[in-house]
Amino acid sequence: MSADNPYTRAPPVPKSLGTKDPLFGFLPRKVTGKQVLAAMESDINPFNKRPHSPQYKKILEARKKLPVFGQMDEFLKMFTENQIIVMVGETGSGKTTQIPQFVCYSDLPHTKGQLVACTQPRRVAAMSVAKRVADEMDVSLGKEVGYSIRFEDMTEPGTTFLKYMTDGMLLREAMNDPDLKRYSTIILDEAHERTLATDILMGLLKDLAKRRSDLKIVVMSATLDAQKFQRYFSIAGPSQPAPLFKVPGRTHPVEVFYTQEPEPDYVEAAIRTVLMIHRAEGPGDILLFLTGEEEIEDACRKIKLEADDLVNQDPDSVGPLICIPLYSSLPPQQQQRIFDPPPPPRTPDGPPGRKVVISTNIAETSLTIDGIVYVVDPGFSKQKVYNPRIRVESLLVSPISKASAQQRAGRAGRTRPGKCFRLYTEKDFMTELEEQTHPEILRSNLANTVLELAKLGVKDLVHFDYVDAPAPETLMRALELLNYLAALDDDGALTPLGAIMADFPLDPQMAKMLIVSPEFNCSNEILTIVAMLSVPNVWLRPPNQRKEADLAKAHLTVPDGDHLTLMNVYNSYMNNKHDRQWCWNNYLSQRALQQAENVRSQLQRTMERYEIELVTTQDERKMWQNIRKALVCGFFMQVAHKEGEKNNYLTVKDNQVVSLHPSCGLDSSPEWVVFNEFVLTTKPYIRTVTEVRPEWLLEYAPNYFDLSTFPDGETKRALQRVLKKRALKVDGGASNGRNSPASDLPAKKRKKTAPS
DNA sequence: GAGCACTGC
Repeated sequence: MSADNPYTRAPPVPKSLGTKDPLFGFLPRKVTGKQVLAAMESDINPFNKRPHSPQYKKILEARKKLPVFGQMDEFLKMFTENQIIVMVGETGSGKTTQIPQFVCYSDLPHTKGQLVACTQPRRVAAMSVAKRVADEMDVSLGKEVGYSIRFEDMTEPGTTFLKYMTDGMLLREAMNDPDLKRYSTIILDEAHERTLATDILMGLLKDLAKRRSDLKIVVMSATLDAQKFQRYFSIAGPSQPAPLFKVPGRTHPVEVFYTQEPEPDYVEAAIRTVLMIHRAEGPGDILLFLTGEEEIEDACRKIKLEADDLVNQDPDSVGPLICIPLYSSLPPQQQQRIFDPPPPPRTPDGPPGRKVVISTNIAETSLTIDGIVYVVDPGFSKQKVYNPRIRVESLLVSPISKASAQQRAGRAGRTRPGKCFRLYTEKDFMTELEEQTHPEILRSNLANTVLELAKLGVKDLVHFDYVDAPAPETLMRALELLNYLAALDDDGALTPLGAIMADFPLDPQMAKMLIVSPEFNCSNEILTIVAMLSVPNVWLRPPNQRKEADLAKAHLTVPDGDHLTLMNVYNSYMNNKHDRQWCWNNYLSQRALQQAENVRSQLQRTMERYEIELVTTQDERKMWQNIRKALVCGFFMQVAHKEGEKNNYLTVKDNQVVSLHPSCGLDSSPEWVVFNEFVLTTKPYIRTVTEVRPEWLLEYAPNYFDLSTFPDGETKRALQRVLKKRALKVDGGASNGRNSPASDLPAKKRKKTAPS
C-alpha cells in the first residue's frame, strides 16, 4: 500500500538501471527463453532491482534440472502466440512452480499494476507453493509473490504480482468483479481434479476470454484429460482445439501386479497382501488405501497382531513393522506420524523394520509420503453421490476410476522404482473401471453453485457452457429451493435478497436464516449457530472412552433442541477460554471450535457490510422461541412430522421415512421438527434436530406450505387442522398483519437501496 | 444406538 511513500519504503533502489536493467529490451508477451534466462542469471533481481541473495544462484541451478525448465523457450513462444493454452505436466515436471514464473517474465504484470494468478484446489498447496516460489524468485512471501486463501490474505496490493490462491477464492473474487480486470493471466492448476470451483471457473473464463482479448489463460491438467480441455477451449473455432504444451514427468517406474481372481473381501485381501510384502519383499515402506476411519483403524489392529506373530515365529528373517493410520479427522499431530522413520531392526544386524501407512484418499492427492515403495490398492473409495429426487447427498463405497488407480500406483515411484499390488483382475481394470472419476459437479447438490452463478451474472443456468453439464433435475432442484427462499424470482433472476445471500460463504438456507434473524431479535444467536453448523463435528468420541464422552456431551446438551445445544457449546467454549484443558475435559474438538470462531467473525464482517444488525433477546424463553422461528425461515423445506408412536418421522412433501439420529439430544419426540441434515447411512436419519410449531410453517413459508400442493396423508391433515384453528382465532379478532420474512428482505434493508 | 471420503468459500 505504502510503496509510493518515500518514508516507509525499503532501501532505496535506482528507479532505472538503463541497459543494466535485467528486463531491458523485454517487450511484454514477446519475450524469448534466451532473454529470460539471461535475466534470471543477472546479479540483480529483475522484479525489485535489488542484488540477489547468495542462495538464489543455488536454487536456480536446481530449477534448471526440472524437465519444464528445458522447455521454457518453447512455452514462451506458445504463450506469445495464443490466448489459451492447455498444458500437461506429469508429476515431478515442476509445472506448478515454474510456469507461473515464466508467465511473469513474459507478462511483466508489475509494470501494469496487474497480477498473474495460479489457482489450487487446496489451501495447503497454495501456501506451500507460494512460499517455495517466493524463495526461488528471491523475494519475501507476501510481497512480490503471495497467496490468498480463506481467512488469510498474504498479499500486498500494489506489490504482489504473482498470487497463488484457492480456486474457491478466485470464484469469490469473480462475484464482485466478473471481468477479473486485475489479472493479466490466470492459470488453473490441477484442472483434472475437476473441483466444483475449477469447473465453474473454466466456464467463466472461456466466456471472459471472448470479452477480454488481453486476458491469457493456462489450464494445467493430467494427461488423460488434456484432449477434453483442448476441445472445450477451442475458441478459435470447433476445428481448432486449444494448443497443447506437454512436459514429461520425472518419476521412477512402478511395476503393477493384478490378482488372478476377484477378491471377495478386499480388507482381508489387503491385510494378507501387506503381510506378504513384509515377509517376501525388499526394504521400503507400504501405502495401503482403504475407504474410511473405521476400516482403517480395524485393519491397523489386525495387521499389528499378525505382524507381531510373524516376528515372534521367525525373528531372524522378519523385521518389526509399524502401522500408521491416516485420515482427515485425525488431529494434525497424529497425521504427522506418517513422516516418522520406519522402526530400526531389533538387533544391530537383524532384518530391517518397515512402516505401513493405511490411508483414505487423502494420500492420493493431498499428502505425499516419502519413502513409499509398495502400494496396495483394493480399488475402492468413498464417493459423494447426490440423489436429486430425494435431495440427499450421501457417501457410497464405490470402485475407483482408472485415473485414480494410476495416481495411487504413482505414489510408489516417488523416490525409487516401486511396486503396486492391485487387488482386482487386469480384466476388471480394463473393462469395469471408468476412465475418470465423475467430476464433482455431477455428484453434488448445486443449490450453492446455482446461486453463485446467478450472482456471477449467468442468466441461463441450464444452457451455461459447462465442461460437463449437470443433470437437469439437479439444476431444477436447486432453482426450486432458491425460488422458495426468495433468492431467485419466478423468472429465475437474482433478487436483491439473493444477491446478499450469495455473499455469505454459507448454504442458501443458512444465509437466509442469518439475514432474516434480526427480525426475530436473535441474529447474535443465529450467527453462532450458523458458524457451528459450518464446521466439522465438534464432538469427540474415542473408542475406549465412549461412556465418558457421552456423559460429557450430556452435560452440555440442551434438551429443547440440537441447535440450541450447539450454541451452548460455543458459548461455554468462549467462557472457558482461560482453561486450556476445557475442550479436552469435555471431549470437544478444539480445532473445530477454533474454526467456528473464525467462521463466526468472517460472517459477522459480511453482516456489517450489509448493515445487518447483531441483536439479541434478553428473555431466555422468548429468545429460544425466536431462534426456532428464524430456523423455520431458512429450513422450512427440511421439516419432518412424527407418524405413529415410535420415533418414526415422515419428511414433509417428500414423504421419506426417517428416524432421529442417535446423536440427537431431544428428550422427547416432538410432533414437528426442522432438521439440518438428512443422512443415509445404515438407514435414513435426520441429524441436528429442533422442535417447531406448525403455525410458523404456515406463517413464514406460505408458498411452500400451500396445502393444495401437498400429497394426501397425515401431514396434510395435521396442517389442515392447524389452519382451521388459526382461522377461528383470526375471526376472534387476533389478526396478524405482519409481512412474511420468508419472502422478503430484512426490515433494515428495505429502507436502503440494494447494494450492487 | 451411529459415525466422518476429500476439498473449498
